[in-house]
Amino acid sequence: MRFELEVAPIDLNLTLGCGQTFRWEHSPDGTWSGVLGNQSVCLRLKGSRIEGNATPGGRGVRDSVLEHLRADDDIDKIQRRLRRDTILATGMKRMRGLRIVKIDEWECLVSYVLATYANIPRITKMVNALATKYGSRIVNGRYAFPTIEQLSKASAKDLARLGLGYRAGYIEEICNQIDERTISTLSRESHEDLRRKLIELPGVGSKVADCVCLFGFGKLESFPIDLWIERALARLYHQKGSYQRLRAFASDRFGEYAGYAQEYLYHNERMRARDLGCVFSKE
DNA sequence: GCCCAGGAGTGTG
DNA sequence: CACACTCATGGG
Repeated sequence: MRFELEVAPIDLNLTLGCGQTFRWEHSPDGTWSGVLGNQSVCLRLKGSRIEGNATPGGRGVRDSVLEHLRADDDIDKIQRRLRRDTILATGMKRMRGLRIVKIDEWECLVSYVLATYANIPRITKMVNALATKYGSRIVNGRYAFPTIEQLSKASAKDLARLGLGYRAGYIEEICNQIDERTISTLSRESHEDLRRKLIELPGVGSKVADCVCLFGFGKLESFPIDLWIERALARLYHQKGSYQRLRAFASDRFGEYAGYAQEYLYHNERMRARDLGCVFSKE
């Protein structure tokens, strides 16, 4: 099933390629293929439009993609707000096509529990391993991310064997503690309540909770602080200290769109490390 | 072999 | 509050 979308500005490489979501793969011809819900989807940029291709019989794929890419976000408005920060203002424009992704809440929670102390290639591998082993088959080699019920059938030992390491126990325990109703209840909570309740789950600390708030529940004011953000805040803003302190700084400085600020800083810091140029001013 | 990774949990000062 | 240590493993 083919479809076309207008999601300008959008940069699929920036948005899908660098560690927000772990289920998209990039082909040399510029195509991105991944799984949304129980559909296999391919996306390609054609001018300012997105050309899409999904597994047949798919209803609502178009809407799934629009939601996943947060097509309704007003990027200009967001950038106008963040431009008030002179440090962000410079490099931000080049990243107009970078979007926060909206991931399924459950998939996001599991993915970021797996993400603790692992690098992106490995996280991708773990998430795909879960899908392949416990998810429903969609089409040749593509599997939906397992539902809570499906993943509940896995023992910690099974999961450890899949290469999850010490994270296996967290996943098992989370499966025991929550179900689909928990997710829908959580999705009605305010940002702070949601964050607090997520942190009660095993394997979920401040950082994972903030990622799940941002990418899973669409709370754009969340500001996850990983090692890269910590470096960026130290280098560009001379801010150091506890997670709580840095979080307060970001909330105060970036406000309701702190999540977008975080992505801009994150990508910039990583690009800098790879010596692909310094986008933001140095000092 | 070495170092690092979108950290969390637990214990101690 | 701040540290220090452990956890398990693949990727560069």
